[in-house]
Amino acid sequence: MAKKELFDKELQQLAALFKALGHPARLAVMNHLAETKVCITGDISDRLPLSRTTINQHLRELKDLNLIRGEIDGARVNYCLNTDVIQDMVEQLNKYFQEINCCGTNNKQC
Amino acid sequence: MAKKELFDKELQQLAALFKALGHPARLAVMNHLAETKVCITGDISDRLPLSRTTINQHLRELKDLNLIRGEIDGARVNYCLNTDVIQDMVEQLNKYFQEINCCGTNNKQC
DNA sequence: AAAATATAACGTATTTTTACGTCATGATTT
DNA sequence: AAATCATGACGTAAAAATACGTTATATTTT
Repeated sequence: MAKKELFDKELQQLAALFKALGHPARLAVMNHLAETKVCITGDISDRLPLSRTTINQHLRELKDLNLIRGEIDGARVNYCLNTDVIQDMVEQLNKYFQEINCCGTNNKQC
Repeated sequence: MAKKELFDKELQQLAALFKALGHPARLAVMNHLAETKVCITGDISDRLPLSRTTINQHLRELKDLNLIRGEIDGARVNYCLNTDVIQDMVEQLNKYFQEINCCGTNNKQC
C-alpha cells in the first residue's frame, strides 16, 4: 500500500492540508485557539470531549503542518494559530478550487 | 472510539468535506474530471496508478458527499464535478477561515 | 530539596481507510 | 442468443488514524 507517493508532490501536499482539517477535533482546536485570542495552553483538552493525550496528538498533527505554533513558556506551552500560514493555505485552497471548478469557459455537467 | 459524534454537527460536516479531499487520489480524480470537461466514464482509472476497484471506492466517497455526480449512460457511467456543491463548499470553507483567522480586531500570536 | 504541575514520549488496542481481487448484474456488440 | 464490456457489490488483507493510559522529563511551588 502507501500508494500516495505515486501522485504529484503538489497533490500530496494539498491533500495533506485537507486531511489535517478533516477531523472535527482538529477544527475544534482551531476554533478554540481562535476564540481565546490570547494563546492558551493545553487546557484545550478541558473544553473538548477527548483525553489530554489525544488532544496532544491532534495538536502535533496541526503543528507538523505549521497551522499552529507552540511556544514554551516555562512548564507550559502556549499554542496559537499560525495566521500567516493559514492565510497562505486558504489561498492555495481557493486557487485549487478555481482551477478545478472554473477551468474552461463553461462548466459542463452531465 | 468514534468520538466524532460528540462534536458540533457543523464541525462534523465541514470536517467530512475536508476529509473527502484529503487523499491525493481523490484530488487527482477531481482534477481529471475538471480537465475532461466533458464528463468521462470510469476510464479515470487508466490515468491513475490505482486499480479500477480502488478508484471506484474513491469515486463513491466523493459521490457520497455530492462533490461529484454519476449519470448512467447505458453500460457506462458519466462522472462529473458537481460545481454547485463545490462552490458551496468553497463558501463554507472561506467563512470558516474568516471566523477563525480574523475574529477579533487583532490577530494575536504567541 | 520535595511535591505538585504540565507536557511530551512511548506503547498499544480499536477503528477506519486504503487497496485490491472476485463475483454479480446489466448493456452492447457480434 | 452468446460473447464482451462496464460497472457495482462483496469480501478481505494491510496500513493508517484515533483514542488513551502510563511513564519520563522538565518547571514551578512549597
